[in-house]
Amino acid sequence: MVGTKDRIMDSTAELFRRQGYNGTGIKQILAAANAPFGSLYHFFPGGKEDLGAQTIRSSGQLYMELFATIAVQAPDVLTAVSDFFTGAAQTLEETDYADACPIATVALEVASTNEPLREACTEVFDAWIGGASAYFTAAGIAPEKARELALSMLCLLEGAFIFCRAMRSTESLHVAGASAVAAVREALESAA
Amino acid sequence: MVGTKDRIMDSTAELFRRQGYNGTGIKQILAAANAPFGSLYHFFPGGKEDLGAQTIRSSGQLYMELFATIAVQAPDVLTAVSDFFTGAAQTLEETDYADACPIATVALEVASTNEPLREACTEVFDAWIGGASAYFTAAGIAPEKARELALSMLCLLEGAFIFCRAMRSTESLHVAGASAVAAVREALESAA
DNA sequence: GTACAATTAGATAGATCGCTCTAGTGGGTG
DNA sequence: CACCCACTAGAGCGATCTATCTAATTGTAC
Repeated sequence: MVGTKDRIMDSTAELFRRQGYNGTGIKQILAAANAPFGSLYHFFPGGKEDLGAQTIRSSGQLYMELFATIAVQAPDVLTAVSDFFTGAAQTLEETDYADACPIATVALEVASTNEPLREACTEVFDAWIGGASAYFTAAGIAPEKARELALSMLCLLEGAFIFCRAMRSTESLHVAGASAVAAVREALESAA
Repeated sequence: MVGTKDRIMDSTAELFRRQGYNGTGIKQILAAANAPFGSLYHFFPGGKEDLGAQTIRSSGQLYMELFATIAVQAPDVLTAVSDFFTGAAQTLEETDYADACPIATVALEVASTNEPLREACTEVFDAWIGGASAYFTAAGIAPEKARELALSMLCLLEGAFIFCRAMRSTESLHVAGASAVAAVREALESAA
């Protein structure tokens, strides 16, 4: 059986990615998690902000692991990048354009208004950039170039999420994916 | 003298880009605009949503005009794209990482929760994509390729804004800008 | 000057927000 | 059995949210 704390965090993660931090109420989270009100402040003494910070870190890490899973299954780097964008597009369509990046909405909301949550987002993004950089470096790309490539790929992904969700179309995700694959291909050819 | 309605919309635009839609209260907007409470529902009978829709369209168009202004002043296409990213990075630093995209935060917030506002964002994004596509087409790039280029550039820009604001660094904007310039250069060379 | 519309002004309603509080339940341990 | 601790349960507080309401004021055309 899944513990109450996990149920709360799972519901929070799902609601945050769809409605953001300010758009999600505590009562809504608890109703979705089918959790008692008192449990929230038992598991998260710091209240909504505490819950938010833990959820950001948790779902951020989960999302990085999703990329790692896809990367392990793919035969090569180019396929991995392509599969990741394609998979994101498919998820978006299946969820009626709701489930894209788990923390982007929250990141923009809190960047100028809530320092602890902003720092949680920074940590997640740092891990993503570091993870992708290491992945490209392992494929034979120079560290500095690998970081630029990782940053570009993530920018393409996050930007595409915005357009896809707002415009209810996966076009930008497919175009951005193709663009990311092309950039990685060039870097690989230069390295060889 | 600037009319009350314009003052309200200006304040709304500034607050939306920093705190998003849900994070911005009507009283805060009116206080910032130094406008009386009654005026809001006089000029925006539909309330906050009405104000939000008009502000999204207005600030979205203003932002497109900003790109047009930079493009006109630049000697060539590559310089224009480069200047736009550099200018965005400079603005971000000058405003303590607050002023990036005028509607991205709102777009993510409302994409799955508020259909009228989502449609307003779609209109703005459509105009941006169309405008950038036309700009690249005028530079000699085939229409289909121009649209892909426009989409990639905008994804890079929007994605970079997320990382820059959350991480309080302009690194991603500079890397994304370089990536966008490289993509446009290749397209121009292929077209020639 | 008068009349009429546009705008300003703010009190207040009604709902919801995050959060605190006390009381109670249930299961494992001595 | 008694005890304790983790957890459940929900009433209710003060604050804040959007929106409505009436009334006063301002601007303008006749």
